Amino acid sequence: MEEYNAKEIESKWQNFWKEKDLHRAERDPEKKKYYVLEMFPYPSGKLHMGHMRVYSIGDVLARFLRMKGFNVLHPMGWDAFGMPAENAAIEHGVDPAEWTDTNVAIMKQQQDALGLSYDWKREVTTSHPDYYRWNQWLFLLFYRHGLAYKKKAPVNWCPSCQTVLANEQVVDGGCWRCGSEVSFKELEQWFLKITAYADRLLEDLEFLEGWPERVKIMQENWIGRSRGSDIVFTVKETGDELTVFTTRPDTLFGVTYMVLAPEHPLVEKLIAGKPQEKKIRNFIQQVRQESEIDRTSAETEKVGFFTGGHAINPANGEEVPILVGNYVLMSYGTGAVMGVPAHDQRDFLFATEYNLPIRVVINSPEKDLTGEPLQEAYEDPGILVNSEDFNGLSSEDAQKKITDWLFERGKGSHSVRYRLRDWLISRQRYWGTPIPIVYCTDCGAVAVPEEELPVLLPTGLNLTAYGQSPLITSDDFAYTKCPRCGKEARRETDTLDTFFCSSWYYMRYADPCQEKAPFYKEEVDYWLPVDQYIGGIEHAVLHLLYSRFFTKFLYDLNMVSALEPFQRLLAQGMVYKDGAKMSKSKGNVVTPDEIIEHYGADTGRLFILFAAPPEKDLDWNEQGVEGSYRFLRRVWRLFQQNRELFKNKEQGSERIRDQQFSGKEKDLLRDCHAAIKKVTIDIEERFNFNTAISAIMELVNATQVYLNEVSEKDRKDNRHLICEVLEVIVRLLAPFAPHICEEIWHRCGFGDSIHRQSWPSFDEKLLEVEETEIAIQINGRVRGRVFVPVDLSKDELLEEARLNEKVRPHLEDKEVLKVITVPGRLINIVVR
RNA sequence: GCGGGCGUGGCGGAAUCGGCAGACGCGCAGGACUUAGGAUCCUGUAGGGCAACCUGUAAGGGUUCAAAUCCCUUCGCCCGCACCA
Repeated sequence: MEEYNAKEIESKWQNFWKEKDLHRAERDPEKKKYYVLEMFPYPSGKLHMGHMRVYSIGDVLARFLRMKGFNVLHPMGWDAFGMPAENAAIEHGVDPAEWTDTNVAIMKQQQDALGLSYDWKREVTTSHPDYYRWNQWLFLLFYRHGLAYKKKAPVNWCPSCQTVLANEQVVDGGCWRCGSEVSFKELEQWFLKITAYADRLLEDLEFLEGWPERVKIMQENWIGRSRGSDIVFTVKETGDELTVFTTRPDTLFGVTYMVLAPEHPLVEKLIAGKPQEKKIRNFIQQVRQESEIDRTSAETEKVGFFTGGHAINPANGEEVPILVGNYVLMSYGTGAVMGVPAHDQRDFLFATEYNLPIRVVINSPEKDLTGEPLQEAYEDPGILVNSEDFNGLSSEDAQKKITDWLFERGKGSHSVRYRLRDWLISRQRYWGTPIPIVYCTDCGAVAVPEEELPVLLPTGLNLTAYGQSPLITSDDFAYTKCPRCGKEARRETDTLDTFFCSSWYYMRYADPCQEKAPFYKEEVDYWLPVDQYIGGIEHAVLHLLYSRFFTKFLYDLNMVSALEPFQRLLAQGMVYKDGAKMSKSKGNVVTPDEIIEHYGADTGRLFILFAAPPEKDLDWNEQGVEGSYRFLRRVWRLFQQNRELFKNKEQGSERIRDQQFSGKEKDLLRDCHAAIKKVTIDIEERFNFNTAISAIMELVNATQVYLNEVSEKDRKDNRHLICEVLEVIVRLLAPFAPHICEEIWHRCGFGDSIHRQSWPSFDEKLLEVEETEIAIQINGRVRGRVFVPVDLSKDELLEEARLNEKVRPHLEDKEVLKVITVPGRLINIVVR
């Protein structure tokens, strides 16, 4: 018998699919579409197990849905701008474009070797001018709508990457890419006004039913909306207004001091000429030098200094001291807070430390707080006291009434604040999209006209310059004419954050070759939203938030009808080995290449899907891979041994479902339909590929057992049934192990491609059984089992139970109190 | 501190709506075939006990005829947020 030769089979069918252009997706309004997308990779040149996992998941879905009759879009492309290419250029003098394209070619070949069913005609590479020109076009669209702007601000600076980072890209105080500690720099930078969409980004999360809860919560936390009031105090000494944001306006009468952020503009004015001026300046200097992580850590000791100034409380006219403190952040709220030590634990500790007065203004309904000194702040809502006209109100009522009262006097308003900051999108790097802006001494910042796009990234630069954009060194690039007045002008030399590229690439797939626009609406409206998106959890508040923002912006401009880009999201788990993340330093790396070489792509795919459900972490286990390989060889032999049954048989030619079977044949047909049902539901509804595969294994086992048990004659007589079951097996397995199934399909004498066959359907009627095993419980413990007809009544079942010899001793001399039956499963007899 | 998730054999994992815990696979043990086996096939495999039976889903308690599943307490691990006013 011919052995299973994965290598030979796999390359053979990969070529076949390519020749037949089998995975091509065309817009067809008559057909129901399904868009399956895996996050596109950075072309590092090396495919790792994480890639293999995410692509295997996507490919199973794509192949399954095609068999289900959907018009499936399953594209792939390259997030090709970014630092590694530039670093390779700096270190080895290679051209970043060439380096990138070479890597793309290598990775594409590796993906093809996995048998992934991509429509390569829709391939997108973000570093190519035909893509990034539309980045520039979109940037200008944001710019024209006032959503892209430049401002000087303290920004996150990664000393190792030598560029600025957006807030989302700072993780635990370090750079998301390299982990280096991030510092602050005061720089003029480009921002996208994502905060203008904060409310919608937050509120529309509720529509994302197919998203994991934790990702939604992460975005919710990141946006960090809080409702409260802005309250205007007056600085006694200067007459300046000092606005604070608070979520507890009901505690306004309890304010005993104010604290400003060290960067607050009023600080300078207040301390000028005061004896403590020098001391405070030193303090501010010191705070500014601290890294963000130290600065915002809850463990950092709270330090404050009296500025010498006082603020007048608009509610009661009281004067309270104004301090400057290290724990107040200029970037949140107004950079100033009111101190209410009686009702905020942090303020309480601070006030105790600095001997500031503590005044109770909210009384607990349970316990009077106005007598004894407080041991800790009372933060819960309560009833107002010491608050003049507002005494007796509940916290909730007071919040509204006090703010309304302030509003009438021009001293406050209801307000909403966000933790979310605008997205910093400029980068001081070469390998990215040039920002299409020109600076003219007369006209200022001028947008490059649309017809002049793309602003091409210059080539042949000597990439050694650090700390500023290498584009500055290119005179040809940097010096230009003003598009408006024609005078000498300079180009913007920063490039766009690569997250800009990935915020809309899924729309470009819908219309990848379009030269007149990023995409045409009818194309993008047919395919979007992405029905199933698959990728790593690390993008929970990066790529996934930015993409939602882009989609909403383009929706507002009527460029796309989808309100949300990704209908369902699957965050796949990581691949571990020996309990640790695969890494070179640990020496526990297994590459897809090795697995393909040794076992074949089908084995690798099957194992990676079988070893764990997709959203859980997976432990790579060589023996587990062996098991998957063994299974495929068993399937191979099953078909080889029964090949002659398919002679002169056309697929599906015999209508075996109308035939009556009994005994073993009936059981086999039932097992077959049960497997179809389970595999279908597991893929379609539960995304539990591991249990889907185990169901296929069970069917293979049952078929083998049947074939072993029956005679040669029975086998011949039931040829059509056996063929039907075998056909079902190969169809069910096809999305998981596409090559071996294609080979088997053709060896059985069928034409076309297994992947163009329809997914088998199941017949509920065939799943019915006449007899089933029922567990007999006495007081909830299983004491025996009986085979009984399924339609047995409760009384008959009880009678069966009484007759059962294993059960009988447990019923002797007992009074039956209650009998519960679960049809088809069990009977529970409660006795005393 | 706040929020979310998880904890099941030697291992990966099943148990989908509160209804027979351990599907499927790995590993292990025994057997068959074989010159050979790291191929293949068959049998067994939660723990204890000769058995009847008992125990068992992180620990403890509760609800229920019935709990891995629901509720409470505790422990452990993972993730997110965290001086956000």
